[in-house]
Amino acid sequence: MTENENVSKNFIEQIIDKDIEEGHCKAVHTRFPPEPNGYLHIGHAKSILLNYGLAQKYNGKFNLRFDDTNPTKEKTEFVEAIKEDIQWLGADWEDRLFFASDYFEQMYQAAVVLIKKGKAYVSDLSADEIREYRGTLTEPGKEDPAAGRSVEENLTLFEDMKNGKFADGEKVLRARIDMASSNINMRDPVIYRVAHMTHHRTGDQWCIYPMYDFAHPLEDAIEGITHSICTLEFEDHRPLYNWVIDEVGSTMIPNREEMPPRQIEFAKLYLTNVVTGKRYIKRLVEEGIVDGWDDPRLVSIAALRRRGFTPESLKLFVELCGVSKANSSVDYAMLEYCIREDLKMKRPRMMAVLDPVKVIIDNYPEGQTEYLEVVNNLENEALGTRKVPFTREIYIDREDFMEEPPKKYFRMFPGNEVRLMNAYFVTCNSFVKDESGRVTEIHCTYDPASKGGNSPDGRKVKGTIHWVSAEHAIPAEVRLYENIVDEEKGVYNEDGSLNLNPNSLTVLKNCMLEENLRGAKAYDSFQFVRQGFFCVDAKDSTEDHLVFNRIVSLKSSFKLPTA
RNA sequence: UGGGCUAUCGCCAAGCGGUAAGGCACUGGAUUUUGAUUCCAGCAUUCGCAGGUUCGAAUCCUGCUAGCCCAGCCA
Repeated sequence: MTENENVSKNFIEQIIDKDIEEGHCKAVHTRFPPEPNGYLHIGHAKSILLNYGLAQKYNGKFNLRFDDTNPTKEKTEFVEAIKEDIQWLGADWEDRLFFASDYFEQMYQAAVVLIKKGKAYVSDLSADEIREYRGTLTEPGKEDPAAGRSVEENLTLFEDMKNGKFADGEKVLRARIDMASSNINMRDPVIYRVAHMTHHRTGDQWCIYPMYDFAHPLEDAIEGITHSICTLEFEDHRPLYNWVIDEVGSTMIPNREEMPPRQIEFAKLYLTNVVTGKRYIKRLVEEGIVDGWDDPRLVSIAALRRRGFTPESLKLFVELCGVSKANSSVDYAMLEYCIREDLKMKRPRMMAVLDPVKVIIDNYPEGQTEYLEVVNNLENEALGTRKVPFTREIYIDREDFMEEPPKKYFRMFPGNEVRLMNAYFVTCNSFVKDESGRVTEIHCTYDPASKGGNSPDGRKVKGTIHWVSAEHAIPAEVRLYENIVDEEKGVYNEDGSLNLNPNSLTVLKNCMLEENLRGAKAYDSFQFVRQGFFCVDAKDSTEDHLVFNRIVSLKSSFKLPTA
């Protein structure tokens, strides 16, 4: 805890410090409790890393617990996907993988205890009636006609519920708290409902299921969670959480030494220019606008992984964002910064031409190939060197040549000398255009004395451009991404649909890569010099047809005057 | 308009009565075989607003204002 003394603690850490100081808590124990009803996204990453990070910082424990109390929404498919994402993020639950459904019997017993204490009753009201009886934000609720049932009758009825004697919706178990509470959550909340539904883990063993508000505090109590961290919308549920803990939580673990779990709420992470709403994403998938929940333009954990983000970059991001109770939306540029920051020293810097135009070096011997020794990462020697073939015919990027350059353009143009990175100085002499005026061929001469990229006479050139040998280059597809929506232009149309950025995906099919990229495997990532960081697409790339995703471009202060 | 929460730079975010940390973004300028990186410099006389307490307030008090959440047998 001494490594980051200059970094101030967030409010949760301050609460934990206090709990420790005051002797309420000896060992920190956190958990991440997803419901397996969908895929995890970057917001979950914040929660996972927060909970796991806290456990690490305080030398405590971290549990993964699936909050699977509603079989109508949950699937095993999601529990597997979620586990994979959490593992990938590096949050280690060790041997503490739990399911709320493992505690159904204990929860049932807790409900029985509640009934015996006169703190719960079986209600005959329909869902609609319960809503009516609940009152409104400004008016108190009315007593449930069944609120006065005897303990014996409640016990029998609840058992009947459990034994399948009632249809869905026919009966519920309600906690008896206060129908006049200003907090609607305390107006005799439903804590058990009937659902004749096959649960993905317990099958048909149960036909009654506990509600979140009843189940969650019990789950935390059973597992010995000390700090139960959730998001802001649960603030109003905290009194109920504490009520459950007070009434029956201690019965879960009678000899428990730790303090009862404390619920702490923090603000969700929102990112600018991204789409996170399940409904919207579902539609994008259905309409084929994105190619699944892991489309690299999305921010599900799977999508970020496929795009080429690393766990380290997301961890950095979450740390930089901080934790507070203020609703906020973090600039996407911060995420971009984090992935560049993580990759810049770790990845080799390769040459790749995305929009090739041929350059012929007229005074270079035909048929000759020189293998030039190239440093993989000038800032990290540990990454070693590689050999890059140089030949008379090469490709450069189309935007690195201009027939009539504007001021301050110092790439290739007629009469200008530039450096081919790691190779030679070349001077452009002429070029060829087709009928449409498109440049098809550029002719240069090279200075043999400048091998390696420096001239012995000390001559300087302003421009350095990347290239690949035409003979040795390997073709590839490269996909460039932009944000799928633009907040400046408005995320939603008048009809409520998404105002999509038409340029969110650009597919480049004729890219030429240096041959050292051959054999790159799924998720391998590289810097393509002067362009950005790119990652082998795990879904579509094959040995014969390499497909790269641009993770993020390099920053650039160069802007071509708008034509 | 019942209850709960939040308001500090374009975006995050410290600050906890002693006179506004840091990061991202942005703007210079130096170095550079990536117009990248790195480096150096700049970037809130002011903390949602208005009063008050105090020698002293972003921090305490009062009153406003704005935003978010809550009336699932979802989590």
